[in-house]
Amino acid sequence: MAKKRKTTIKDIANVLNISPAAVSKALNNDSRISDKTKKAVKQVAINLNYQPNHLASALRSGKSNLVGVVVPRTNSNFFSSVIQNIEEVLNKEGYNIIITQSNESYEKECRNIDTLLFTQVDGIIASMANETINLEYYEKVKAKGIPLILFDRGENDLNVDYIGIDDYTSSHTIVEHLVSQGCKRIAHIGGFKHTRIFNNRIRGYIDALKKHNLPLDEELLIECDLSKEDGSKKMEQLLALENRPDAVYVAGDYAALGALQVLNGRNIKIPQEIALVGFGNEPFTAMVTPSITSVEQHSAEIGKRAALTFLEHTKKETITQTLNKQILDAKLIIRDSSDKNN
Amino acid sequence: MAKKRKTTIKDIANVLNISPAAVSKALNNDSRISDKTKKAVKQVAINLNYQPNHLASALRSGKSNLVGVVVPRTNSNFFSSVIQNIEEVLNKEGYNIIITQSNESYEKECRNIDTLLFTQVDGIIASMANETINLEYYEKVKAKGIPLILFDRGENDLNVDYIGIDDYTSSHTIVEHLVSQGCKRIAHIGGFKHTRIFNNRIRGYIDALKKHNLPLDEELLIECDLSKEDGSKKMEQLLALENRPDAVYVAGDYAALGALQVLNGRNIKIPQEIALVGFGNEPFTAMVTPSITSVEQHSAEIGKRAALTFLEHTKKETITQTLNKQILDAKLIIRDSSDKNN
DNA sequence: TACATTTGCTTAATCGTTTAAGCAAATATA
DNA sequence: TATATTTGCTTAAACGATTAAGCAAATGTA
Repeated sequence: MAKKRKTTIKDIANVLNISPAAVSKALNNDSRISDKTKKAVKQVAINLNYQPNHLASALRSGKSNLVGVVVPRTNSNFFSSVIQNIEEVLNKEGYNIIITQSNESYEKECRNIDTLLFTQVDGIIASMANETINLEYYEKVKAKGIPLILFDRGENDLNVDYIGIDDYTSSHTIVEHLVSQGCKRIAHIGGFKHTRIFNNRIRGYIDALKKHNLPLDEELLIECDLSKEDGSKKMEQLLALENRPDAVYVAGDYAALGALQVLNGRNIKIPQEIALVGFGNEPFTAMVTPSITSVEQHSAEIGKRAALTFLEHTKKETITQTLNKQILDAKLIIRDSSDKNN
Repeated sequence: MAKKRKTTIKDIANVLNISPAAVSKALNNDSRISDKTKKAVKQVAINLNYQPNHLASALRSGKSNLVGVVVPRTNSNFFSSVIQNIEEVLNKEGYNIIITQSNESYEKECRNIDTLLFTQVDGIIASMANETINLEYYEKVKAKGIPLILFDRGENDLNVDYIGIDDYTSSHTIVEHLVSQGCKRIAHIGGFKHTRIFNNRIRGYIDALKKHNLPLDEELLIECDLSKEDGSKKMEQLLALENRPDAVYVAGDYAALGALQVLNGRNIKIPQEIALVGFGNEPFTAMVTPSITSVEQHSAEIGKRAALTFLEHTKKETITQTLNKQILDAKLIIRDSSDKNN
């Protein structure tokens, strides 16, 4: 099949003996075009299988109708669910989304942002890589004058919208749950403090211990990148202690899984000897043995809100980016790994 | 910060008192521009923080440098790994990718294709939804004259490139492994026959049974959509039989997981009473108890080849889409769920 | 020296749309 | 009836790049 020249607005104009401008307006339902002409134009468009050239209209109107999404990875239920919900909301409004993944690399993340700006997206919705420490690069987005919305990783002091859960309170809830199960030496395998959400989880952990008059043992508070491998490593580190913990709260499900495998491998009874809690409510937490208690992060809600926040920006003319943090309540899902009454 | 007008090629031209055309050529390293001018242009471009307008160049040159990717979902290790590798190869060549997910819905898949065509992508790499029966919609892509490359789901008789694993032989390998473990009544929870790859797995299963002189029991051959829920349901169906199977080969890991949970729930010994094999080598197969034997599909290799295949198309002028199937050998990863000698 | 070629740029058209400005005819208003 | 407004279109410029064609100056060749 030879490459046919695509039908353009001009072809339609020729058929009807009107100007291309009239055709454009007819297709966009301009009020100054008669219904008769509109109908005729639309019919011819169908007949000729007219497909609008998105590039041309984007170039002229300055709007690409594309929204860029940056995530650490798509291969996680949390992020893919967020993405799916962003897509659902934005598709309805005529936007398409471009997904890019940073693979937890700061460098890739920067390149992704460049890619998106290069592609002339109308906005960016992002969650940062673990590595990302400063938000300087994101200034580029703001400088371009397009909306920037951060979620999950990326709570900030920039004048940028943010949507996430209440990590501080979640930590409280977790510690309180473990205390109610009779645990007295609760360890925390956390993320790096430089990421706000992980810092919040750590602060919540520390404050909750205080509240329950439990001493804070520095040996029991560990930072890592929360990969599954790191979870295993840090768990072994905890097991090597003279005075082992009787509960471990891991700030990420993948790392919790790594920890679980170490415990299972050593035939340590969960939760009797050591109780375990993860974070994120990834589907596998319900699948493994024992199932892992975790925290539901409301991925669907976060995705929807991120999209809606973007849409709001597009609606108001003024570019008054006022700090707008939306913090959702998280929910503890109690499973076998921490439920001693079962 | 007010929305600044972006610097264009014209601004650079003004600074240097040369024509915009010269600037364009300098930036594109045209041989007819002196090194001196090139250097000057590039310096000014940096000074003014020039960002090329992708839409404009795409419109003029007819190339968007965008490749569309369609997958059933990103939330699976197989697909996200394929995507990652496509991205890696294409980024190097200056292409960016747009990811869309069909969520296993034919209708959404069609909308995705429209979206991509609308966005003027230079090519499409796709894996079809389970629901997708005919490839008619994909004709639109071919009609537009841009390369179409299918992988995994989508082996076809269209004149379209395809990259996948050898499903027929994989089934043989699985059945032979189970036979070697002493299994005699091997069930198959498969995908729908209308999808070529699942049909191939079913054919492989049937032929392998024959080869080993095992009777084909229609009760032991079940088609479903291979969701986790379906896996559980079909496993229960098999357990309800008077003459239960002593091995179950499930054509997808998620469904295999569903089956596993049913078996575990009934305290049926795996693999002693019933051996279990999945397909896809999703990471959780190694994580659950017992770990699930599965088939590695070479997602990385498939992604790379898909990207390279696209690039080849862009290089040759002629649009001779000749049928080009690349079939890779799959690899059986034996784990606890089918290893009786452990 | 005379002519051909190469170098280094400019001019202007173009990609397919949108849109500001304008204009004639139809309709409304005074 | 005379003027103002609305309707329904056209013309032409614009979005920001690329590129074919052209041209003068520099360089090469005989």
